[in-house]
Amino acid sequence: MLSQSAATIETKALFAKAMCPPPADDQFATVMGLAGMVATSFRYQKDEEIFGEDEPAEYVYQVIHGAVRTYKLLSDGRRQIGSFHLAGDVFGLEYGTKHRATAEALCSTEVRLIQRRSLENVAKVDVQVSRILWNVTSGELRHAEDHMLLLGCKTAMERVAAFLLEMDRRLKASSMVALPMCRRDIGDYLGLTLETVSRALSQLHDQGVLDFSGARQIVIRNRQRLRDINE
Amino acid sequence: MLSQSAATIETKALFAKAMCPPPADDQFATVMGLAGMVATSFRYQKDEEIFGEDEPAEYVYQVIHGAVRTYKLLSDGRRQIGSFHLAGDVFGLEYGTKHRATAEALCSTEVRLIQRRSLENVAKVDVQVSRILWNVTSGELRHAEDHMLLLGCKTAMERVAAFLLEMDRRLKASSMVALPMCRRDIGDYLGLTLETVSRALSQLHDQGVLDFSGARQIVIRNRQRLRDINE
DNA sequence: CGACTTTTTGAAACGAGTCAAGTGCAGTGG
DNA sequence: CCACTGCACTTGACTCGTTTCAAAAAGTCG
Repeated sequence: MLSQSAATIETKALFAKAMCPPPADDQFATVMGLAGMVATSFRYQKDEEIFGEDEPAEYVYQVIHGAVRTYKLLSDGRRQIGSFHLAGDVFGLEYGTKHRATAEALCSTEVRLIQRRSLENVAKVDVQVSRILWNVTSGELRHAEDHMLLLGCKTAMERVAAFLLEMDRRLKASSMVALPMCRRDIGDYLGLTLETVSRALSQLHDQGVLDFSGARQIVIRNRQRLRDINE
Repeated sequence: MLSQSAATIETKALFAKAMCPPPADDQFATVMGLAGMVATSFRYQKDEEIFGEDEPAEYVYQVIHGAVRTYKLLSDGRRQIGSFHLAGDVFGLEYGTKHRATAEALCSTEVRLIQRRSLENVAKVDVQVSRILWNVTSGELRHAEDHMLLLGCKTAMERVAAFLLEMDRRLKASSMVALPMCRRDIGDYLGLTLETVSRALSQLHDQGVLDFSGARQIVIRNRQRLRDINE
């Protein structure tokens, strides 16, 4: 990764800044504003690795557009996707020196990135920045705790309902949920096989809870029913 | 909770300070040293609630002796224990204003506690304290991510092996692991039923991997075998 | 269109859950 | 000191939800 020339990266960074103003509540933007740090941007194609587990954590990332999965593997290939990161989300922030998961682009994805070192240096003297780092990690922990409850307790149908509600909340453009990930990714996120995910979605479709326009374009017809299933 | 008189609490705090000097790498002690904050201590009996989910997070806690479980519930009573907190562990630290889990004593337990507000006030001006809060939350996140891998991917036997190795690492006094929690707690931590936990332990016993002196006193005879099972 | 990947669907197998009974251990009181 | 009681734990038999394996259908892209 990061094999492009510095000039290319700089150019892309400028372009990105001009075209993609960050949202108002964007913590990363706050950090950069406070610190006067220079962020650059980078593009990854589908399934390209952004960083690997146990690699030195040199950068902190934010999704500009596209989507990212972060996961851990067992030695025999079983995979647990810990999170999906969508536009605006920060990922790859570590307190320690190494990444504790692998990150890959789900589709063509552009990320903003800043050096961990520069962020650290600012955080050493600026309490506000330091607090923001804590807040980012705290948000990840909240998600992880909710997800443990799902993985440890919920049935297949409850997991799929929870997933749909999460995606609906996080990427609702109009009434359509456009999933950037395949059934296998959903399965590895929910602790299920891709077949079980597919069967649950089919069942919800049969019950009229949702409609498909292609396998990844979903319209939720009965949000309350999903909430009920999810408990 | 916290229904004892202020005088009682103060007394107990002093006693605790005299009797229980914190370990050298104790982050909580570091915070208190830096901030000049007054900590007090409190005792809970077996199964007593320390704080409840969604309650205002007024205090941050540290186990002096004993053990604590923190968990989330579904509406029908299914329970996911997120962590066990043993002597020295900090728990109940929130970035937001509410506790996101319930905490209960596993056995007779003494905790040190300090006001969240006073910690916040110090963290607002002291970058070192702010960093420590981030580090504590980051440690919880690391554990949660490892646990998601367990809950999403591992077999019953692998989960139990992982649990034994975790407890061996965290509370090894000599060669004996003295579990403070019952089979149901272990099950709710590992996303299994208590019967499945019991069966896995019996199987490990039959294979000579471990010995019992009573159900909760376990001697690990073949640590490497457990590591192999855990992958 | 044709080749490929992704998704759906079916049937059979399996691991963990459920239900129920039996065992063991700690604490209590005769 | 020992039966009695109440839990915690173990074990067995059966059930069930999910996985596995396989094949067909749908969708994607050069």
